[in-house]
Amino acid sequence: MSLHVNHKNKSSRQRDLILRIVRATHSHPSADWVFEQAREEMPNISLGTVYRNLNLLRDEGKIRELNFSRGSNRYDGDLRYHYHVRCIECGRVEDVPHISPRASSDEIETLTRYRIFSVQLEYLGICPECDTYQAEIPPGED
Amino acid sequence: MSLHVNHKNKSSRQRDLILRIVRATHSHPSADWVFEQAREEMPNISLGTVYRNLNLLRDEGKIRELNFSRGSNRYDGDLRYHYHVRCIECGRVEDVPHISPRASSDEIETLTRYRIFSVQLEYLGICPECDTYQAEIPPGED
DNA sequence: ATTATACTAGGAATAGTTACTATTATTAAA
DNA sequence: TTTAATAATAGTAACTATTCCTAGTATAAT
Repeated sequence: MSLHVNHKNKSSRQRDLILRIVRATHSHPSADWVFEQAREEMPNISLGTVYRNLNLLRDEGKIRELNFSRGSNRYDGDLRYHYHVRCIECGRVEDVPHISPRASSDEIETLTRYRIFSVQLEYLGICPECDTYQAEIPPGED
Repeated sequence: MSLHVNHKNKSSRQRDLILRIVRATHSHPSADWVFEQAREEMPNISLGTVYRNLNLLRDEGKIRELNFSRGSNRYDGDLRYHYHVRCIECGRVEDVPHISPRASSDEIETLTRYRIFSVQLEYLGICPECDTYQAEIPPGED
């Protein structure tokens, strides 16, 4: 394999740190929180670097991005499929202890101690029009 | 009932128009799209008014706000509980035809014709700490 | 050391949304 | 139908989260 086939490095000091931070917490942190944590260990790290690497890690499937209304995106280092509760007042996000997919609102309220107002279920994918997937063309070796 | 008990009006020409627009489409529009539609009928309406009223209508429970990552919030005039698919390429949001809560990814892919990558399920509520609910104190009548 | 590439810090730019202010509309009662 | 109180508006400025840009730095293979 020649050198210029490598398009992405696997790691950098900054990226490793960021992944470590996201994995070490259960608080579903925002980019900004990760930034604050990171600069304690690496005072010169920049916010842009944090954003870029969070996106990278998300694209690599190493972390999960959670999207909510107000405020910022949140990140989750726990890749196992699970549900979240979000407080519409303070924005806190927590994991829902394991439940049946048909659990009632009452059950959720008991488990989480939140007063639940609504549920949102969303599938993420690529629509037929955007789906230009085709067998990958192997890089020319001529 | 005295005059100054009324804190909010039920309607305004602008608010009615905005609700009408959101209800009339299945495209899960953004605030900006609603704004463009609205100004065709009411050329002087301002973007701020659209945002304020969308928030109001959401608080009144007359429309539903959908929160996604990139780009803007979306609004849905269909209050019946249903799922959405979102294209991570173009941002399009569509309803998922009625499915069992335990439908497999394959079933979803067949139904929606999207290539599905992930699912997010989120409950919205108020956490114990923020929950200051108590029997409403009736306004003093002394 | 040389070269090629990826990555970085720092700051500027952008997009979506909210906040502010002076003005206008609406309401209920006089 | 004026008046007085309140609520809503247009227009714009401000704010926040995120991305983009650039010159410089680190890294890895030779």
